[in-house]
Amino acid sequence: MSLEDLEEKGRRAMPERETGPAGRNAKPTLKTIAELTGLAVTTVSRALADAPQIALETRQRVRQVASEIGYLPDRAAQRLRTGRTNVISLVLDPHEEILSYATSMIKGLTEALRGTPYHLVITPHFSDTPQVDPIRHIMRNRMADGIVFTRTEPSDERVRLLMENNFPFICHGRTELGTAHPYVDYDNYGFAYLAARKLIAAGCRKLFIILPPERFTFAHHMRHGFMTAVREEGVAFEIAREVTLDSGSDDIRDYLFRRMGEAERPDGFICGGEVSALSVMAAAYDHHLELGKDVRLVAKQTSGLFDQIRPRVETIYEDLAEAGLLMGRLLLKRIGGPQPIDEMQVLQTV
Amino acid sequence: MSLEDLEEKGRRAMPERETGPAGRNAKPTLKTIAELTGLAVTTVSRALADAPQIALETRQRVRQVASEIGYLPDRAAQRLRTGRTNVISLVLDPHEEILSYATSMIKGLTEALRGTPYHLVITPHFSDTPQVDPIRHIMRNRMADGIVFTRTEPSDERVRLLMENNFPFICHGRTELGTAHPYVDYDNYGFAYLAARKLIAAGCRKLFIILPPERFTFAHHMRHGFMTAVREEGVAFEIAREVTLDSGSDDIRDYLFRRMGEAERPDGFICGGEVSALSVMAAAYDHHLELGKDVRLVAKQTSGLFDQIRPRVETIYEDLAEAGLLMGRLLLKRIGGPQPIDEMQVLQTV
DNA sequence: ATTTCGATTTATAACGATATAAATGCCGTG
DNA sequence: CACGGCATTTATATCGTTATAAATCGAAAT
Repeated sequence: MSLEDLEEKGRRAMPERETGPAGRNAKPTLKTIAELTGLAVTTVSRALADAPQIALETRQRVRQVASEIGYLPDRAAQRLRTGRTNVISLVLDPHEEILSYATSMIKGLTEALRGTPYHLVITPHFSDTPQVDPIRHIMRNRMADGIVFTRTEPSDERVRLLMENNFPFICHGRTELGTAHPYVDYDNYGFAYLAARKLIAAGCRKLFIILPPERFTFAHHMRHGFMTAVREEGVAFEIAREVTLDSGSDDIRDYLFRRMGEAERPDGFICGGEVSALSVMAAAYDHHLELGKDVRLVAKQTSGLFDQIRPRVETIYEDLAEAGLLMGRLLLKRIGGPQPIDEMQVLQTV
Repeated sequence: MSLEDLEEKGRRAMPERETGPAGRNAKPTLKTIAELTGLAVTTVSRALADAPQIALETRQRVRQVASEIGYLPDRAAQRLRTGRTNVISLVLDPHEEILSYATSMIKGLTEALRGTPYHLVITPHFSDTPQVDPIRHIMRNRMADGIVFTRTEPSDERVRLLMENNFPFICHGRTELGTAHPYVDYDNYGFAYLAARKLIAAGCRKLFIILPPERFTFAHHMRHGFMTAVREEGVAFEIAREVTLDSGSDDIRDYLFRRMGEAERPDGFICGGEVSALSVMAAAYDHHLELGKDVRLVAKQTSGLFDQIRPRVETIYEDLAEAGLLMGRLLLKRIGGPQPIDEMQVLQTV
């Protein structure tokens, strides 16, 4: 959009192109193989593509030579010619470092991409620009063959834009648009429902839940799960409005410290994030309340963190690496297939 | 190396090339601008590169038209022609998810790359293959213009290989090779020294330090800092050998639980990682030892995590996002400059 | 008037791959 | 023996950009 890229063009110094000692150890190309085998470049290309019209013996010979000289196709050339980039873009806001959220997902994604020609590119989305900007940019300039993003919203502009353009993508979380679209989600309804039931079963009489920001769909799911359990049991409850998982962790801590000091404080807390769970624990600690007795807590766990935390916290696990793996696989499937697939998968609470 | 990429080639279905409703809204190229301005493609190219031999007025006109039609250069074409990829590769082992380590560094790197034409590609390194493989692959196939990696070792093969080939890179941590190379490091000597002094000043009489694996240079730095402080004060000490920051967190916890139960247990712990620090806390908790009284702990903090942890832990901060930012900037500088720069920077303990 | 120069612009050829259409050679058939 | 048909190979053009060398033109110099 801006001329940023454009302006960069002329400013940078030209790096000297590595000429190498001789032309001998030059990077092997199709031409190299063609010369070695006495075939035409086109034939070599098709042979490596395993085109049936090339004789089997020729294919094998070409393959043999290719592997001997360590040929690997030039991605830039392939990309220029075919329009395929072999790139998957993970769009994320680098500032929302919710502990290992991104790391786990990257772990799963790289696992899914392993052994494929696809590369994972981190496309940062800075919060001072519209959410669709990076998406639009990627599509307009064909920066990637597929897009991965998270924190899906009920009427997500990104989903709408990508669907309109029939561009391969997968997101973590669902929309509430009528149209089906590929996604991987976690059963946040189940999480909150289960968490609430656990607390009620343990004897809690006033539940308190810290939800993600309302703009995210999974906040609604959590709320519904929570509300269902609470209504079923007719227990008192409260939904945190002043703070969410997006609040600064200091804000959450301060707020919880205040609430925890009140006489009619809640006795059962549900946290959708690890940081806010720690804040609950900190607030309880600071008021000399014993966790598991005076106050109870069920938290969502997305890393190994809580295994190290004392006192032990009751958690329900969401496997983000698994989600990443699944997302990667579904996206690749979508990219490979000519017609759109609307495949969805919800990871269940364990 | 393997024929993996090669074999993928033929297997995938060809995605239909988006033809668009008409040729009207086709992606603008230099040719488009050339037609609009009546100039030759070459002229447009040079104009956008701000070549002095193009008349100023022409340059301005071209720029104007380019921005009007939203022209952005095709990266594949640029890459094919110039050999420049506009890619920075962050090589990491996706399994070492030491909480937000990678996330923080990615945050800093994307910040450094912001506004430049460079993309950040995550190149996974799986522990079942040699450490230099991804590096060699990137260099051989010109997959990136620069490489970032972490966990540098005293005689790091990666550094050696990159230096030999004069390939732009920057690493987190130093080698002990004689040759100078670009790096960004944290003052781990200072960290351990300071941590030990703090514990001794608080009255600890037997210090215990959990070091990173010996193969990493910063383990040595920490050890020296620790040893210096310990010798200065003539206090008893112990260096964990059975567990390191690389041990599974369960192993660390079990080991510490055992040690913490011994009669002659250490009374001052130093942890170079957040997870091991939590393990120390957990072990103390499980033995009903009071932190800050029976047992003291100084930990390295690389995220906001410890702000939420109770009881409060004394920490010394290492800013990994800052390190990432710095690494990105130094790398870009190195890429821009024709001759190698050996710039180093050590972030101090705060 | 011819030459020379400097300031601009342009034509041409790559970079390495692939899609398209054409060519080659061999076979059996009429 | 000419022919069509089949299997296989090849020539050509192209993706969008940039490096190189050549061309254009008016003005100044001879």
